[in-house]
Amino acid sequence: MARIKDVAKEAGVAPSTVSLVLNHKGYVSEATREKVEAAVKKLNYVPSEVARNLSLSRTNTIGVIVPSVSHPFFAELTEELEEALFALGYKTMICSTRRKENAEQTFIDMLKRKTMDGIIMGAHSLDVSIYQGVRQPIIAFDRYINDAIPIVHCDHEAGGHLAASAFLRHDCHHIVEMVGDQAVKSPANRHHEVLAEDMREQGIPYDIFEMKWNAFGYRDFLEAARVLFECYPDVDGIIGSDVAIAACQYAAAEKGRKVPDDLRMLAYDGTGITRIGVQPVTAVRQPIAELARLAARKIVNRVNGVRDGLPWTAKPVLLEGETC
Amino acid sequence: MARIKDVAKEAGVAPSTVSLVLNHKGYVSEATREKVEAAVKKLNYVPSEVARNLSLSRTNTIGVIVPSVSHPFFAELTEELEEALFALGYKTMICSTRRKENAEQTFIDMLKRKTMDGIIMGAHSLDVSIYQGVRQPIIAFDRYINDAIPIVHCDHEAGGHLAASAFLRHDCHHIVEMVGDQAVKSPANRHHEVLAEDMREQGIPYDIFEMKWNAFGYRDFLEAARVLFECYPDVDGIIGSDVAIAACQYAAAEKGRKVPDDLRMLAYDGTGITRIGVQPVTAVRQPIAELARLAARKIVNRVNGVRDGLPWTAKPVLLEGETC
DNA sequence: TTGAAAGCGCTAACAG
DNA sequence: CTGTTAGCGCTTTCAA
Repeated sequence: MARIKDVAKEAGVAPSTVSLVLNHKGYVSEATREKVEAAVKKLNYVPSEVARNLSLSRTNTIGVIVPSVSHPFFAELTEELEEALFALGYKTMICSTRRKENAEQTFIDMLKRKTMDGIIMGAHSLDVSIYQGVRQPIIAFDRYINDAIPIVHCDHEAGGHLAASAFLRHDCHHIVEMVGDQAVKSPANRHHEVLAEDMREQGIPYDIFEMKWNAFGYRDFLEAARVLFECYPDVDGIIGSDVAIAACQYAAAEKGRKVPDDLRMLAYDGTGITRIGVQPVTAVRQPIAELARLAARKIVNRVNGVRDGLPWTAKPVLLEGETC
Repeated sequence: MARIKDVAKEAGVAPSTVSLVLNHKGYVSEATREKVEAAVKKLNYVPSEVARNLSLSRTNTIGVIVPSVSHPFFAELTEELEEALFALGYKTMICSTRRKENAEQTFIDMLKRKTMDGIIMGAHSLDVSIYQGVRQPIIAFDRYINDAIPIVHCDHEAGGHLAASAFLRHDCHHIVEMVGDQAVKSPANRHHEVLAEDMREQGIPYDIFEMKWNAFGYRDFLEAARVLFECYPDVDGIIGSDVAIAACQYAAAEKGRKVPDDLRMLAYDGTGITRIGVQPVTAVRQPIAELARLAARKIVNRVNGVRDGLPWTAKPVLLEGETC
């Protein structure tokens, strides 16, 4: 494999000159530039990224940590982050944590080892001590980790009001919300509070149905949905994540409940899966792409020591469907 | 940031000794080991992965190229690959190509720059010349790229028979298959042939409905599904990818077609989305996890110059649902 | 069992 | 405008 030194020899110049040409830096005469380019072509030279990284002490790589890549929400998020980072000249390293032991730990260690220039954290680590001694920037996605780590997130206050308004267009008498483990600190929790308040103001009963930690597979929700219908036989409005609502649709059909006449449902997230069913789901859609672009630009700016005035949040929208 | 030299100084030994301790190599006396470990702890030393990579000329990173991370099939694939690679001590770099210009090119270039030790290629590049001069191993996933690149793939022959057998359990009179662009060379095309043959043998009319290249979003399929029902009013059996079938379910409902009595549907892939609808879809499931593990082990073996006797294919299974 | 020294391949400061 | 030189931080012979 040709190295920069070989190219230099071939072109009859110094390695540093080759470096200048390759990186379009400084002033190089047209003549030498051409000699170098010819040599590069002749030797089929491709610079080593690793050597470059060592020299510059930066890798142009950002780590993206999510609980699960295949979960619809995180799949979309990962895709958008990767695209946004790519557009900024960065590579994306991924790590899914749900089915691994100590994956956050391992990944943060990699960060410390300077494998990556920074991290976007979309998983909900419970142990906060692992962040000790990390010098590279970290940005959280819709997760509170500690006071030092800023969060990019949907405006869940608006999300809560949006959800409330969707229900209030109809004549609902009992709303139940399926929520994840409340021990996970996230700005998302705000939308429950807002929805609860809005319902209280209207005098509409509102209940919370809490899931166990890390239970967010379809099976978990289906089981929960069945229990939900037992616990609250008179429920006529359900809100939950996309997957939760998908499960509720199934459980409702089992129960013979008619949606939307007899029972209204609202998904919170609004990923693709709410669009593709036989009965598209009305949803509060998080602006995933926009948030991803924000997170990407912010982490890159931090890596480069640039302060930006970019917002930390973006507004959700109501996606009309046939369930509410 | 402490370097190995600082640790050496602190421990009163040479850098090379520290290296030995850190990598559990060679013989080091218990006494020095302890001194070194103490120094590491005291200085909060974390070795630089980049320097290590340069020295060893390997990055322990594998690139995964897919058309789209958020597409259900590739989302599952990406997740399984990442997990399998992680288990083998490798990091995963991702690149989605669908919404980018020349993304394959760019990514293969990164491979040449030794950013990654190898690549698992799940996208269907049309231009084959970009692979010129790549020295690192590449393994394709269900895609024919060129004769030098081996392919890990589902046993689509078995898949075709499985699909046929599913239809043959019932009394179908006209099967239509929705397929992607046939210009993309993939082992997957085999299942169409097999299904077609099996149908011909039984004297059952069978038609192909071909999609445009890179049209595999839900909207594309929905549009196509509507056209399909116009073109083949008497169709009573449809097979296609998971997303295609989801679209067909919707279009069928629009048409007032009753599934499964009046119309049978079979999804080919069997990802999570076939499980979560109100009417779970009968599907030929590709063994994605198993294939991912195979691909991961194979690429890692190749990186290490190890020949293995692992199979290149795995068998699909029939996933029962309510549509066929 | 440990240390000295020579890389790995590139960049950047500084002369000239 | 170009070359010299000194790193970036770790690994690995090869001696001792």
